[in-house]
Amino acid sequence: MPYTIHEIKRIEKKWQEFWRDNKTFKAEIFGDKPKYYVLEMFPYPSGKIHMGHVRNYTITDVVARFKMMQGFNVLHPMGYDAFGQPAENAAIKRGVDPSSWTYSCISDMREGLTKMGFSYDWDREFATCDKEYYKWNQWIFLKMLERGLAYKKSSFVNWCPSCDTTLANEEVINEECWRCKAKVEQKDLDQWYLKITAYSERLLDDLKTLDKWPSRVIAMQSNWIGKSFGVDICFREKDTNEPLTVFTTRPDTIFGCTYVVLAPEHPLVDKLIKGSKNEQDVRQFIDKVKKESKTERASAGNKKQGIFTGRYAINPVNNEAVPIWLADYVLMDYGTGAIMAVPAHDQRDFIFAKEYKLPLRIVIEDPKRRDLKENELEQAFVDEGALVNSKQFDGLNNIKAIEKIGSWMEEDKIGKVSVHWRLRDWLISRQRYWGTPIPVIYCPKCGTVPVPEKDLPVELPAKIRITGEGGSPLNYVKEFVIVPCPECKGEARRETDTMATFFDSSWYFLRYCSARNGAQVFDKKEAAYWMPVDQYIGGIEHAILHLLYSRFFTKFFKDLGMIAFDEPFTRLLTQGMVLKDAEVMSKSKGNVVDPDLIIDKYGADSLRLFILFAAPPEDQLEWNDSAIDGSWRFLNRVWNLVEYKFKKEAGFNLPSELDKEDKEFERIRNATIKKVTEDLSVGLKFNTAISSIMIFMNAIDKYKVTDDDARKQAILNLSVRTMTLLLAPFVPHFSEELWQALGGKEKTVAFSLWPEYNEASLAQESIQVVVQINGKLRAKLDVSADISEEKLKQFVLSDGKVKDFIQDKPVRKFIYVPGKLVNLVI
RNA sequence: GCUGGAGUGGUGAAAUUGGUAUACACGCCGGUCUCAAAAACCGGUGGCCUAAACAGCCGUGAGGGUUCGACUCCCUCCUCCAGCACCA
Repeated sequence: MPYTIHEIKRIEKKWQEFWRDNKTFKAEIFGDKPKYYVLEMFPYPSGKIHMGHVRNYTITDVVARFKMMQGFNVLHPMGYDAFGQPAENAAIKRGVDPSSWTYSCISDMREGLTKMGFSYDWDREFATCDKEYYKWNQWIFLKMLERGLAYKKSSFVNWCPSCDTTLANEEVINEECWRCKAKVEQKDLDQWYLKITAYSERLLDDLKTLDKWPSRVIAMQSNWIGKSFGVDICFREKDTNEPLTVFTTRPDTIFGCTYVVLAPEHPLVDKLIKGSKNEQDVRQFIDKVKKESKTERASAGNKKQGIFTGRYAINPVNNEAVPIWLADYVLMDYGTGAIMAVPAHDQRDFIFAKEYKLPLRIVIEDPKRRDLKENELEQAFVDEGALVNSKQFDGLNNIKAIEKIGSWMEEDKIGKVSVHWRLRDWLISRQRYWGTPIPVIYCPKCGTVPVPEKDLPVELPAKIRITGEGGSPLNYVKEFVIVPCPECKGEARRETDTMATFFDSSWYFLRYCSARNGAQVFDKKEAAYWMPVDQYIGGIEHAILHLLYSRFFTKFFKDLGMIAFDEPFTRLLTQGMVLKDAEVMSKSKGNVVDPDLIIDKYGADSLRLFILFAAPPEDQLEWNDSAIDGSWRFLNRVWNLVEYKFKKEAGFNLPSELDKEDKEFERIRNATIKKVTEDLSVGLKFNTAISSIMIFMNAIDKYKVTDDDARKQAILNLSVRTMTLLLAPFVPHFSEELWQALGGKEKTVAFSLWPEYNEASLAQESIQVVVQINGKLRAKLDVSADISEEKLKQFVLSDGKVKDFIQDKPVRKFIYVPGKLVNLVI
């Protein structure tokens, strides 16, 4: 049969149906095989799959199929992260029901995934908007509530005016909404939070155990959690003796403190200014700052605003009275909301002090400019140096002084060594319809009452009006809102906020282990067998959000005693973006390449091969319309090879006698197996694995077999079979078809054994030794592989070309790298 | 500013971790086949230098260093990408 797109389409369809009908990739617990759980980040079903999905899932599929062939019991599931705003926006725009819109998108996605030939266990498929799934979201929430890890509080929250809902800190990117890019505002609201900060220490510490995660993801999470060591220092207000605690990571500069600054929202402010002569001005200032959004406050950049409260604080180390100021550059939600200002050694304090003409005091000497005076400073001195003006600590190196002064303060009870975190609790309330209802009821008598477990799930009411205005649409569904209190049976109101969708995706990998279990969130035994995920693959955009939340949930489940491990994902690969014309593919830029059209022209296997071959998986991938022709051509050549050169009758047995050419050919076969196996095992280097198969292909092409030479034909056949097996994870439909043509014993190539190589066959009889003279390449000599160093030296020195270079100069050194090169130093 | 990463042919990228720089592919050039084109196949392809081969010289962002030998290690600098950012 000729290699045509028509033929390819027929083959791909045939095998997709075969895999589906035979449940080829159904995963079950087996005792006799090691397990391997490979997982991609499940998609948001917004329509058809795009190139980013194709890349992500192709990479994952190769790992899954490779592990299957290696004899692992592989779990490779797929599902949909199906709650979220696009469904609701579609409802507002087109009047469709979010549920039917979502399920119709899911069916499009499923079709796209099937066409790529991915090896999923479809029996475990679910969508997070299935009530069988979100029931367990509610169950988890109730468990957290029980343990005080879910709580409601009123505070300023990130508010997206365009999505008309709140956002978690992690969802705010550059002060913009991560989804719609609208400027985020601050709003004072009563909202549900998850106490992820209770896990700060473990989330940070356990990063150390994730040695198979990309270093940048570790760094990003570590920065995000943001642990700072320092000292809480207790100042006191001069007249009232009211304590005023500041946090600093630089206790070494305490003697340089010339004023103290509170955040305008600081709870002490009211007391401080009451009755003072500038009370009115200060109140005006606070109002002004409060009205500003975080964005405006930050966009001021270096320009800092502040006001003097009229009060003074006593610095406990020297009993000096320093003025207490308020300033917009001090944030209430970090540290203690109050700082000691050391303008000589902190650039922000320096700018502020210059602006408001506050005094400076140098307490660390610049080693290069010892005689520097305060009024000569052009910027804060922030480098290392010896302490001055610091009483008994004078002369001490400031880095060493950090610890010394900290413990001295602790002894004298004027400060306390402390740790502060950047991580905040996770705001999960969303004022939207298409999400998991938060399972609590507000009763005028009993207060906040959790929905009893037996009443779960709290179902989302169907067929409701969504306008996008006036807050959560659920507020207007009377049957949903007005309910009897579970405790006193009196009339009560149901919570109408839904959960952030990142809640749904924080534990879906556990649900796959027992996706059809109706009685439990997941089956402990199944989870113990499959988890943790051995290889997780997805986009870098989830480096903080999803991966941090999932780690938090996993630790929570461990604390519940449901699992025994601390981390959900052993190995993580973050695949690069797919670009076109040096830009990320996106609808708005109009540079998307539709996978469907490519499949239609080249077939799924060519697409898979191109995507894997064009770049390492972590790197960005530049789409190239003509490079995919190369993938097509390569498969075409393999196809023709089987069509014209392979002769089934000759079998696959390696003859006992091999001539020189045969041995070299066998060496390439074994070397290719070794290279592909290593590339797939160690670093997921698909591009170099494929290139080595191409080299192998070129060698097979050159290997001459005459029609009557059954011996050589068997050697060739063996190589063709090896190549088919090596190709199977990359181009599964194509390989299944070849495998049939080759008369493969097993039903499918997917569960055939991965080929093994013979170390002895890798040895070469003769090798090429490179001769360098003074490090420069001068000659290449063929010698037998087992030549002794002494013999080689004689051989090299007798070579005519080498002689010409050496002439009569003495050879000072003879360096020999066995099997590779010699270097003569003359 | 801090953190993480990257700079190699016309292009995507290799390089056994200190040992032949540019594998494999795309593109381009030439050829075979064809009335012609496409497809397919074969050959060439870092730069300079001679008509060409040989030989030679240069060449992995820049400059220095270590070494018999550096894309790889060290120092200084430049550029780009990503994340965080008034976090005290």
